Amino acid sequence: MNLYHLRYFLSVAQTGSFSQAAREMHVTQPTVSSGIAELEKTMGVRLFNRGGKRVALTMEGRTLVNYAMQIQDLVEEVEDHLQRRDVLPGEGFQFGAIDAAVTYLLPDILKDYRRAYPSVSLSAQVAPSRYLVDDLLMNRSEFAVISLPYDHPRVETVSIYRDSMPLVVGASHPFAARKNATLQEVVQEPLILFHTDSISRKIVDERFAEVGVSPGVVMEMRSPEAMRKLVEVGVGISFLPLLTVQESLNAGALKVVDVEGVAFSREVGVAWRRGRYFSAAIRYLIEAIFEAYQGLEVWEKKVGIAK
Amino acid sequence: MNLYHLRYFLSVAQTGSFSQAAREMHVTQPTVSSGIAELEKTMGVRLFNRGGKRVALTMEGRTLVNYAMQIQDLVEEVEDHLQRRDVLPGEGFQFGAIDAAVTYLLPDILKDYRRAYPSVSLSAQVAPSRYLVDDLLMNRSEFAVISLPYDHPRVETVSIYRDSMPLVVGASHPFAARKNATLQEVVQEPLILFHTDSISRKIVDERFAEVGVSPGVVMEMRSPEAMRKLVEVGVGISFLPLLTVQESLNAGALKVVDVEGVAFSREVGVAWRRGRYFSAAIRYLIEAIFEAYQGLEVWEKKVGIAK
DNA sequence: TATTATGTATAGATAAAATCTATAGATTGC
DNA sequence: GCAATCTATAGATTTTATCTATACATAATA
Repeated sequence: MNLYHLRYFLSVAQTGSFSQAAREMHVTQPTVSSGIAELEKTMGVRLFNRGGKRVALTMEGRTLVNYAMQIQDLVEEVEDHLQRRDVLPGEGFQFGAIDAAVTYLLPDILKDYRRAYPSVSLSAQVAPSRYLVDDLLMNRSEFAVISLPYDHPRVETVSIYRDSMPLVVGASHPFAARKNATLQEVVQEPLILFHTDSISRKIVDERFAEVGVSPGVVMEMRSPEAMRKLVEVGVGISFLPLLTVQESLNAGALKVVDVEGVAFSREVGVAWRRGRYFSAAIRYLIEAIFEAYQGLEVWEKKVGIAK
Repeated sequence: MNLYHLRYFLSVAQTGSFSQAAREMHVTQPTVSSGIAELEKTMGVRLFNRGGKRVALTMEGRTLVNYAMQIQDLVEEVEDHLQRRDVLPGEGFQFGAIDAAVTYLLPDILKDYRRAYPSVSLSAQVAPSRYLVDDLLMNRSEFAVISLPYDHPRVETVSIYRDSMPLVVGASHPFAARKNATLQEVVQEPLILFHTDSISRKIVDERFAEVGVSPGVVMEMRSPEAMRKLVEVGVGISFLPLLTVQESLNAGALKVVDVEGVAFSREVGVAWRRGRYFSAAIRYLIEAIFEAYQGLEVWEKKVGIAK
């Protein structure tokens, strides 16, 4: 069965004539004849009674008309749908984001997005960057907002936001009253650090190694929010992204202490599997992120305006 | 767009692999590749993100899955339907029948038919044979039960019933008391005859011409039932099919009078356009008619057991 | 009843497409 | 890094669809 043949068939059914259908379909009459013949052969039934000036549908023909029209409608509908890049209601996609991004960087953007694509259901996977990149590589998510730098041959990244990562202490901590501290002093304190597989932790570790110090008591965590809470109640001190602690600083629950020779910062960026194709609805979200922060030009250069 | 390509597409979507889909579809992997490529080209969107061990649907791909499944379902359904020669609910066909047939010959058969094909809607066109044959020739009805003989190069007929057409008179008519009458006597009476375009009338006229008599006062009608009524009330006398008058004879409202040298009878038969193809549901009805009366063997010879 | 106009079917040639084989290029997993 | 497994591509081959030309059938017309 062939969609063109179905079209010929419907035209014959409507006009009652092979010749006229051929004219309508802009093919020759034998083409229509053989198309119908082929349908009749594969179905094993006669679809028209020939003879006379007009052909007449058999009962089987009428049955086929019924289905053929439905099939045609679906075909037209899906072509229309896809060519407009409309999104089917309920359709959606998945992206990844680190905690700080989904909590502080994306909310307004996502709110706007709902207005642009109300029928798209978004699924945000919140996890540390490393896992998000796994999802990217496995094609389980479309893109991810992660900590940078992240070096992988099959992952492209574009920075959208630079975030400092100062030393923060609880309001009641001895350091809280001071303007600054030395790194040697800091490593004496119980330190709450990101888990070793995190990018932020790598940044810290590298600096420690450079300077030749190593922290004493350490708690390792993956959740910056949990770490913030622990610092607030005085369990330890930590280098935390400004995004994460801004509210606590404003509220006075945390204090920033300068550390000599240390200016940690991490970048947040958008990452995707190299060569990935982005549907319009997804591309829209990504570009909204770049527009809200930075990186639109770099993105456009990497992905290409078209495509 | 091609139905095979859609099938490949669905298989890829399900298995997440071009190669595996190719194995499932019993084609080579490049076939699947080019099928998907062709779909993507005509739709103007990417359907899968390649790379990695598995391919992943894009949003547009997911949209297409949705439609493709519906289309596949319809295609399978219609093929199944037609190959079983099932009848779509509400589907039906039209046939023609003369008054006497639909009133006296067919009721029981139609009743049985409803049981065999409960979802088929029948539409019986009741009219004189001549008009029914027009419908046959115009492919407006599938077959017709008409008066015979009917000679037309493109119409086939098979007799199912031989019906005598005696002279009937009202109970109060002078002839009613007599056993018989001569044709000369008959033509003196006011005669109610079928309309000149009817077959039954032709039979009567031919005999009259042979014998060299011609009727006097004549009323012409197309409805045997109306004629029966008129004869009963004594407007005139008539040659009417036994089928039509049987009940009135039993009730004593009419009497049969033998006419010397005259033994009118007409045959009733099934007629159809030569070469016509009969759907199973229609064939069933026709054959039920032949089985109930006669003509099955002749029919089978003319149409062929198969087909 | 021939004649003309209009239909559908069919045969053979041609064009278009789908598919296959062979192979290149990429990626994953060991 | 190497082997295994994937998708893409080029070119040959087969299949299918379409076209031209024409035969054959039917319906309307003279």
